[in-house]
Amino acid sequence: MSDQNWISHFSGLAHLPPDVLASLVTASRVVHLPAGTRIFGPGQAPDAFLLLIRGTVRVQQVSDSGREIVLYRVSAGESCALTTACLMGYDDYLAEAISETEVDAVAIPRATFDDLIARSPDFRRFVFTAFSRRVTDLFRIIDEVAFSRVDVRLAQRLLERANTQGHIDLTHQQLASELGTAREVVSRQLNEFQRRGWISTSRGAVDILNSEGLRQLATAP
Amino acid sequence: MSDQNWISHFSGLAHLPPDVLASLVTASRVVHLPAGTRIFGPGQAPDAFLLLIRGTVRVQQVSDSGREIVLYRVSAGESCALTTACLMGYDDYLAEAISETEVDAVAIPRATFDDLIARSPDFRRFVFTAFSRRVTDLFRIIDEVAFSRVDVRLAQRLLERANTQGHIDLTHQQLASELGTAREVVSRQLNEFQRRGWISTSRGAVDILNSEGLRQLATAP
DNA sequence: AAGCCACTGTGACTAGGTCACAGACCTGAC
DNA sequence: GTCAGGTCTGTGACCTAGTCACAGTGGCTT
Repeated sequence: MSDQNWISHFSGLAHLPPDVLASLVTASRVVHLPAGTRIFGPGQAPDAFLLLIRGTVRVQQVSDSGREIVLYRVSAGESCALTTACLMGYDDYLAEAISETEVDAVAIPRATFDDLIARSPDFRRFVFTAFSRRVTDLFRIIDEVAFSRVDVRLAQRLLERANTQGHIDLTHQQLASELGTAREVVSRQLNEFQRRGWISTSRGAVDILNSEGLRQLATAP
Repeated sequence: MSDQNWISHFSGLAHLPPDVLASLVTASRVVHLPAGTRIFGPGQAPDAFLLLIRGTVRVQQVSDSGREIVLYRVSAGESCALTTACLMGYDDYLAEAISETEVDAVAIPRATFDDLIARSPDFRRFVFTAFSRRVTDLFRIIDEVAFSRVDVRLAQRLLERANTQGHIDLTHQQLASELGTAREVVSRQLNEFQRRGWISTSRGAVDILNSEGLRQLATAP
């Protein structure tokens, strides 16, 4: 298969001993997923540990009332460690993972994963690091949702998700999902930002005109 | 030492092979902490994996503005897996752990922990299960903070933290910290509950008079 | 008894979430 | 082209939650 060299995408795996690498490469297979695939969710458990080679995956939570909040994104070179562990270890939870782009990933079967954890300190470090990064993300989200203002968080997200031209291809509803708030709230805040000359809006998109204004709000005390 | 038999407190460790058990017992030591000890926090990293034999530990997050939110509690028979892993793997975060009672714990040095992870599938399962339970807790908290009403969450907490007599020894401020909200909000909600005849309040304490009323609110859609 | 301090109550105001609905824009069918 | 439907956005009214300021109140110490 053309992706035999996927190991090179993962800096954390670069120095594994040859036998460990061999197990990894022979036991795992590369999977391709189109954009918008639901990789797992309440009720669907993956049976393998996933490493992303290409694309990004969004992990989000959906409330009973239909409101959503984005928890974090997994990008190329990272692993879905957290969610895999959840499913390995314990009961049901509410998060779901959706590919945002076309995705290539390496699926390591559970048995191989377990074997590698046992054999390789480096692989363990790789997994635990991925874990703790996600946990840090979750701590940060709790902090933001519980204690931060929406305008500040929205400004942060706009800066975060803008491309190099300051363009953001998201609807108000999608921005609201990023923050776990309501669409109307985002609309009103964007109007305010626009009034201040920081952005311009169009159907399904936002353009940043004055990133300095946003940045100042985003880093406000 | 009198606590040599601490292994019996951890059902997940009951069936470890003798050699693994031996490593555990010889390398780790039992520590005693008074109530109110700050076990770790921003800036203080423990260097060992902790298992609780007796007492409870509260893990909470403190915002810049001084507001707090309780993330979860670790009780006897459980491990501080999550927080340990955070500290092992990755950068700084904001949570802190405080003993709520006098606490006895087993401290497993990092090297021993690493060795056990490598040698024992059962120990791995124990650790991963503890991990995923905490992650599930965090997911639940995000869901509650982002999407649930305060009155519902307060009713849940009151039921959760009441003793068998329906008595709760917490100030309004402490209840607010449990939920990540403000003291005034709790005071007002408690007044409302009292008006409905569900509780009575006194300085530093709440008594449940009608748990059915609370329960109905707590499980509301 | 006086004084202190932690705890609680309350009003006024701001921010954020909900609901209902109107209008604008986009696409595909005809 | 234009018509119909769906999606996206704007807005007012209203409710819940968080903030601020300050006034009581209970309990403990000296």
